[in-house]
Amino acid sequence: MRMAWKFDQGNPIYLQIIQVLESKILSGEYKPGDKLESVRDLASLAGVNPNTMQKALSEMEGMGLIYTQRTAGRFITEDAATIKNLRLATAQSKTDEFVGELNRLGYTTDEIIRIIKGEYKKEEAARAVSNLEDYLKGEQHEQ
Amino acid sequence: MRMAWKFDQGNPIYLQIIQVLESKILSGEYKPGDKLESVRDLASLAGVNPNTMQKALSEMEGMGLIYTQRTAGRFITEDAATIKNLRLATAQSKTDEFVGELNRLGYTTDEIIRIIKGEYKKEEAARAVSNLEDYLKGEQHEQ
Amino acid sequence: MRMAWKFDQGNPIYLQIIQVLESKILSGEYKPGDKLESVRDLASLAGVNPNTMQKALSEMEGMGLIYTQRTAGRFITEDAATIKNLRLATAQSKTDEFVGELNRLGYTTDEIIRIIKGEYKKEEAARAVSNLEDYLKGEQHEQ
Amino acid sequence: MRMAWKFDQGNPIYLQIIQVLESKILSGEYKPGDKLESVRDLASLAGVNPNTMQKALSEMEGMGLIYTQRTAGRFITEDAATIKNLRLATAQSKTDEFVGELNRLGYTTDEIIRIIKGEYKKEEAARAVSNLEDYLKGEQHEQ
DNA sequence: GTGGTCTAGACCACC
DNA sequence: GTGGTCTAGACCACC
Repeated sequence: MRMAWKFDQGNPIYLQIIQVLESKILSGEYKPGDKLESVRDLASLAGVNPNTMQKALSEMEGMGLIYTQRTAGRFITEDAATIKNLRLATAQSKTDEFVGELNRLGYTTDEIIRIIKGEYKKEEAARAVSNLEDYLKGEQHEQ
Repeated sequence: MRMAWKFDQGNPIYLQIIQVLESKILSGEYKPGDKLESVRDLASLAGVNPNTMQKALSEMEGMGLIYTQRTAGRFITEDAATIKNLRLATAQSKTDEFVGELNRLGYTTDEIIRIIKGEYKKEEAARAVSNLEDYLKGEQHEQ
Repeated sequence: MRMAWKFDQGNPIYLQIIQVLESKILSGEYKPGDKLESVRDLASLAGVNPNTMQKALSEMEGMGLIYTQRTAGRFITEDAATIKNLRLATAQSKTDEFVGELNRLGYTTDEIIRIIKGEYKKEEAARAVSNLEDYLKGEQHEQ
Repeated sequence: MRMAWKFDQGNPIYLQIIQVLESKILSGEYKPGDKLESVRDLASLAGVNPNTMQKALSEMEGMGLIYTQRTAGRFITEDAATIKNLRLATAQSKTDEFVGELNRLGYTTDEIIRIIKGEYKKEEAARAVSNLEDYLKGEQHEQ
């Protein structure tokens, strides 16, 4: 028996399942036309109630990412364009949201890119210095 | 009578209120020590029940972003370091999450940056000017 | 139908609820991992509105004493160390406050101890036995 | 100008004022018959609104601890028995409450006395050891 | 006017 | 059935 998938508490599990499966489809880990494991098997792998897995798959079917064939089971859509378009649209909307949030915090686009590029290295150093300064100021205050 | 704030359905309103107010604090629109509007006024502005606003503000008090002075009202924390550190921590964790998600979709860091650049080129200039102005105002206040 | 819990007027009910439940956790009446009654059941037992009970439980969740499992209910934290440490910290801070107050009234430590001894002599034996039983039960659980 | 008295936020200020003045009377710092400073002076000393000081003094007058003489001002009661009795009653009720709370946490009277006597010295050592053990256990768990 | 508490009652997602 | 959110509306202490 494998480890169950990891879910954060706080968000609905079926949404987290969708995110996992959607990523596998959009990234190409699941190819168009691939057969999905059965609901039972997927539920067992994920360590969730079959009803929960069922709900996630139904939603994904509504999105056009998977389809059901009578008795044979569920398959990844064979429409590669749908997958490609959704991948791009997802990237765009996540980027919009992310950039919007950081703009609201007062970061410019240049600063955002710098954070992504530097993997925070430079920011970290500056922050350490700044924290030290704050700490020293605080000391004076408290004494 | 102004327009009520816009909330998307699906996320709890009090969480969306927190995001709005938190952004205003982290971005410097609210300065340390500023007095907040009263619960009733904020609730009226946002178009929500006073209890809902109360809940949002209580949570923010738990986060250390605001404090209450009995009968006088609520104020933005005067601890500028807390605000500064939270702004950086928020930017970093949002960036981590965003980059992680797009990586999972198969995008490289370079591709992510190209998406961000392409999307936001035009608005950049205007925002840079506006941020500079805010920054200069903030500096005068803090020194 | 049982008697509703007794609350003194003057202190908020939700704070008194927290004190009751906290005592049950710290004293070991509720063991780590135990399932709590549902919000509605607890509210009914205590004779308060479900929202009031909800508020008390949310605060206790913030303190790390209980946690919520979506749709399954609420449980006592399984982190026995947190409970143990809080029990000791609570005892110490209450003692500090108590001794400080009586010192301010002019009582020496010896006089304070004499008051405690004189007041509680008779009940001591019964409580010792009962505490011993609880302690033994708790030991078996924890090991 | 002296430092204003220190009040914790969270409890009504007038109640905290009563506690301060009451302690001074019960402990004998103020003697029976002593003249109190004027409301204005006391309010200024405490750094509070005169209305707040007025409310505190009115309540204490209701308790029989001070009395007002027409134009001369306020005085500490000359009834030494009242003071003595209240001092004892206060000590008793505070002790009852304190011992009750610690009993509810599972402490025996002997343990309570040991905590008061030892000023926690022995407890501290034991706790340090226990925390170390918990820490080591936690390490194993996390790896 | 300020924050804070409490109730009654409705409605929701999740499992 | 479980927790959680939200509203309407009343009431309170403090200043």
